[in-house]
Amino acid sequence: MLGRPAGDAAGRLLRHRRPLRDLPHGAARVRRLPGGDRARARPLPPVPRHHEGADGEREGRRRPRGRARGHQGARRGGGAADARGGRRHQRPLRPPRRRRAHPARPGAARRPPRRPAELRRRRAPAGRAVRRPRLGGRGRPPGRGALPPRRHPLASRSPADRIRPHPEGPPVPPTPRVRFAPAPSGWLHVGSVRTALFNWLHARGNDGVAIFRIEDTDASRATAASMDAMHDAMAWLGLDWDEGVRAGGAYGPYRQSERKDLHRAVARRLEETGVLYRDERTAEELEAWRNERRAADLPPIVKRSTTPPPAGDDRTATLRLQLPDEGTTTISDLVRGDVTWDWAHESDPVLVRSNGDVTYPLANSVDDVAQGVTLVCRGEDLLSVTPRQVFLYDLLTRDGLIDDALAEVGLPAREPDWTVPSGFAHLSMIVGMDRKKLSKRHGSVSIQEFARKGFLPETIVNYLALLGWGPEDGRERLDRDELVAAFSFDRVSRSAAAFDTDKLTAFNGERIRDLDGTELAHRLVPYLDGTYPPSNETTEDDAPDGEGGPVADWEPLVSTPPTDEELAILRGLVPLVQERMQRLDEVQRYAPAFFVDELALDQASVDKVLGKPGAADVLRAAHRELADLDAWTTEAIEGALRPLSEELGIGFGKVAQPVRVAVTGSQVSPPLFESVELMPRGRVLARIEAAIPVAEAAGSGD
RNA sequence: GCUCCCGUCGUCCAGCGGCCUAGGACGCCGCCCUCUCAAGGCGGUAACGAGGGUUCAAAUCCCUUCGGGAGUACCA
Repeated sequence: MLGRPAGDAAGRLLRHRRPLRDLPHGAARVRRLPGGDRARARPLPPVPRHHEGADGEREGRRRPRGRARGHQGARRGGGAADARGGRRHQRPLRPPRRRRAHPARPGAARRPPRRPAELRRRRAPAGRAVRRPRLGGRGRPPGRGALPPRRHPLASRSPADRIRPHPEGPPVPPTPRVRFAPAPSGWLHVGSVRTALFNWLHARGNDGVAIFRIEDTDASRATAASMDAMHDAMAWLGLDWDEGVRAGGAYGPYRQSERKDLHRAVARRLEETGVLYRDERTAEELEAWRNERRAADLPPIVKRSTTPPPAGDDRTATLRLQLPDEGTTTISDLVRGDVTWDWAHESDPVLVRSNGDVTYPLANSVDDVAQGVTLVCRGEDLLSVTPRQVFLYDLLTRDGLIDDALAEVGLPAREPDWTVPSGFAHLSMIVGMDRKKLSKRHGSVSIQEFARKGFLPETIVNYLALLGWGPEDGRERLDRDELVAAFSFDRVSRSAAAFDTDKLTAFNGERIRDLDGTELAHRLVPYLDGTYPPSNETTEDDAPDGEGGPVADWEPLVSTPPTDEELAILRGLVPLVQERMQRLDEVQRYAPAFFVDELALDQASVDKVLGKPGAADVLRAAHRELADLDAWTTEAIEGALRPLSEELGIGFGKVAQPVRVAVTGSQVSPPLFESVELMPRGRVLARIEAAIPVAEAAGSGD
């Protein structure tokens, strides 16, 4: 704990007081000036086709009114914190502003004006600290002691450079730019998809730009296949990206491995400014050193002061970034509030490996700054890496270092109103129902797997949005547009969320029921034509239908593409199955009877139903009645079968079940009369006829 | 170990000092409907981790404690 004294009452009151020189480092307090630069209404990138969205002008947003959840009340944080809160409250309302709408944006015209979520946090009564107060005293000039000698990040420019008033009114903040930056080492799983989704929602809901960057610093791990799979998954989910490997964009390249020149140029410039130092120890030596330190009860924190000075020029060495030795840094996290670290506990990160490659901390920060990212939304596992990134942001933008580097390597220049990422949102982890890390058992397979299992992309998006977030009005079923309109980081939960396949499945069932019949028919085709064959590797956890059973010799039921005749049958089948399906792949259980001639009877059903006394009589009677029918309609069929109950002196259930097994092959099926109607009469009669000896055999067996 | 994060029904979300004998959803249980299975309708079950404090009043604020998670790499 940061200097937490023994918890006596007196100590409590003073607990967070620190000497002024320990105040947060300047780099961490980079923060958009009130009413920063005006965003320019640039045309946004090309439109993906799958959103024939409402085109139209969008209204500008109002100034944020809320204060950050992490805001510290005056009672603890001292005057500086209070001043900051006050500033937020005093921001002027901005008049509506016209700008070009993103044509691809769904619901653009309908959405009410919103304030940018970077600046929006849970509202709190004035004067009350909503979150546990952290170290106070923010907002004063940067401390000394740490090197290099530094100025305030904005000090080298005149205020006029930073605040450019709108000719017709108050300034507006820059366009939000968010990025989803996965490593391409595998396929997308639900955790990364949720991160992507939240980024996307924030961009779409705030007139922002969504960037999809591949973070393949270690290029060997990026396969074309996995990159393709990720893009396909995004397309399937309906998350379109304005800039990225596939979408293109003005600030590429969007594969990190293609930006190596930039990273190296930046590293060289950083080295020239003296903020980097050589560490000649090998990984083994470092490991040994750490063990020593631990043994001596000293923290294994790498600092320049504890690093042996470079011996020879020829030795290979890593380049580390010298972080401050003391003081603290605080970031404002949109979901976590203010988080403070003590520099004394932060190891100097390696920015350049001994082989000359740059590391993630450098590449990530450089690209975020170079691409004008305004909000970094990512997994909680990256929270602890934030201080050094924030520190780097300052260095990168000081005296135009990054701009010079970009120019040097011929990459697109940054926009004049770009500063550095000013907001963070660290999303909690998604865990399994057992609170353990998500694994295959929990359904944490690739997102494509969910498609195969019959989940609708809309369901995934809806459910994932609700994992760790909920709209103010408590709605649970929201479509993409509604999510965009309602989403904001200030309602994102801080605690880990468990992935509940049951709830996802229930959501999916509801959505299936909502689908238009023709639409559903088309969506079912992939489960019938062999695109998504039935799965038989069902685990205990995620196999809702225990009776489905493995399907070894499954064969496609329709051709690719389906014939008109097949489509007609499917279209007729849809109303019968729509309200009893939770997942699209369940159609595979119902469909065979309607598509094949040779029907294999389910043995359990035969035993249980056809084996009952009188079953054969029922079948004979049913055959007789159906054969005599004039019209082959549901009503006629019902009129033929229902009276059998009275004729034979048994309940109708006893009549229906044998016929059901004979005609559909199973004791579980869509409604009987409708099912019979959907099949040709000849086939129905033949099946009943064929079942009679089976029933006789089963009935005499015991 | 150290640093940081988190802690309301089994699960997700609500709750922002009195509207909380804690609300909604999924699950589960029961009933209704019913030709099977579903769907649908109705009802029920079930939580503020613990202990102190502040307050007329605490799930909400403070402290401690316990529990969980992440990080602690020349991975990202």
